[in-house]
Amino acid sequence: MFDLALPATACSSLPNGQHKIDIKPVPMTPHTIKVACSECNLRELCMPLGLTAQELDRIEDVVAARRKIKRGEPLFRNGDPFTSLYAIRTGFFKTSVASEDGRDQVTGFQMAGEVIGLDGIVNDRHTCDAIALEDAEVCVMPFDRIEELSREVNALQRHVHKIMSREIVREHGVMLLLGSMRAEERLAAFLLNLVQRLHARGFSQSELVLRMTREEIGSYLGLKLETVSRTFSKFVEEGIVEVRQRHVRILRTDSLKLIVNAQNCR
Amino acid sequence: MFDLALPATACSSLPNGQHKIDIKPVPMTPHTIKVACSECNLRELCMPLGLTAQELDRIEDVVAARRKIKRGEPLFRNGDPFTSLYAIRTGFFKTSVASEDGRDQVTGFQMAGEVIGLDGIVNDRHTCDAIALEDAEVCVMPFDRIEELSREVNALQRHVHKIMSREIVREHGVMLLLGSMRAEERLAAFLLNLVQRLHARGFSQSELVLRMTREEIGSYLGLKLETVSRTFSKFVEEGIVEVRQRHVRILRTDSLKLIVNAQNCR
DNA sequence: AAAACTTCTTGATCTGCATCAAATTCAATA
DNA sequence: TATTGAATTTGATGCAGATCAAGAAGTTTT
Repeated sequence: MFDLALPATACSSLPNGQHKIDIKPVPMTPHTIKVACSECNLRELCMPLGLTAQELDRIEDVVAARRKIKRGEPLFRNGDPFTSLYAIRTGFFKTSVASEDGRDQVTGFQMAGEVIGLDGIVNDRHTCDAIALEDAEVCVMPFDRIEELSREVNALQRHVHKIMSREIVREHGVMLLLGSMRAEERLAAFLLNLVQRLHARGFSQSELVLRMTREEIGSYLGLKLETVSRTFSKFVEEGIVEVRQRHVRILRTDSLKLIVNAQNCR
Repeated sequence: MFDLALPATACSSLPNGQHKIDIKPVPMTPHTIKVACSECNLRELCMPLGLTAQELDRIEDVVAARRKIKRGEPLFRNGDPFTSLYAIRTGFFKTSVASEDGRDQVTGFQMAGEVIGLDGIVNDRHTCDAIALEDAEVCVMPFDRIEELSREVNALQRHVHKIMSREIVREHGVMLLLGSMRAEERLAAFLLNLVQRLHARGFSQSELVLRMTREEIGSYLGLKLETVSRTFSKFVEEGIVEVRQRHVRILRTDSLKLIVNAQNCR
């Protein structure tokens, strides 16, 4: 359902195991580097496939700069003027929206190869916060330039449309989760979705490190942090997963899938 | 939050009051009619503003045909091949997604001037059902043609991007609602959103006719139909609304707004 | 107009998750 | 390494909304 439809070969150069974080705070002057998407191992994730060499060459122009964001820092905030989309190179983000009365809701977790910032297009301002959950680096892609180029390179135009549509479909899935699933089902679906996406990036199918707190998971899943914790504990008791803090090892993927598709009550 | 940012003058030719339904089942051969967006009173809703006459002329080509859908019938279904986006001319739709185990979740209600079908772009298949809640008519806009034209008419390109981004932002709002609001807040937000959109189309600010059942409202809001009914009754007791079946008159808009922004507990 | 069906309302009861609270573990910083 | 604060776990209790049930009102069909 959340499928990225990514060839298994992509990013095979990434380590199969733990996330490797590039912590070096190398200062970097924007606009000085010439990026090379063609040499980026995330190419298959954030660029259209099947481009001619010259198309790829042109498309590299959409990346104006790279930017590093420290853990806890925002990539952008609600109200910020919208200028660019961002392709995540390394690191992990959460996005969240807030209501007038201070409540907030995590709307997603984004990882390498995913594009962030689409919310800003409608009103030329961002309507959510994007916060780095670990030190991160993004490719800054000014939207003007994306629009300009996608008028000329059909594959890019199509790609942009698909990315936006994919986000809409993803959110449909979240609505289904929030609207009709029980706590166990939500957490099971969450874990399955995370490992599936990590696996597509060359990581383990069964092991993962959560980059977010129980509270952030809870916000995303419409649950309180205590419920998230209790549900984890329950999965552990049942031998479905091993949990040591943020390290999770999935022992029985099939059980998780069963939990999601069981329509337990409701 | 759900603002359409629509000039109040739009659709001023529409009756200020009840929905008028065009029930005439006039059979119509696609491809034979030449549509005239320039004469459509929904133009400000589904077309970009500030076009030159010739641009408008070109853009009319995106509408290949019109299609009528009877109440209860699908415009498209999960799994259907994706070919087109649809601009609603008249009538009212719901969209819903289903999980493998038969649960389903209403993801939105769409009315005249809104565009439907964006979910299909990613996988060239629709991933949700769009069902007419009353007899309806849509403009069929083949997506190939949209892409082609939006390469040439910048305003159209921008418009398409905004429509998709708006849908993403709307869904963020629904996630906030589903993830963090209590039943009363959800229903209040729902009613406010509906009248606001209807008002933008020239209808009353305080009166509306619900085109969907309590069950459909409940599905959308993540509640059971009984809870929806009870919450309506509570609003009636408190003098906030009058309800006669599907006819709703809002007596105290401010109270509804207060309910939404009160962060009652949680 | 009656029959059959759908939708809606209301009551009684149950339960899953929230809330409140306290202890424990982990991570950051001095 | 010690200290401080944040994150997590676990227990006890309460409540919002689900579930079950039955009747009323509305709509469609015959």
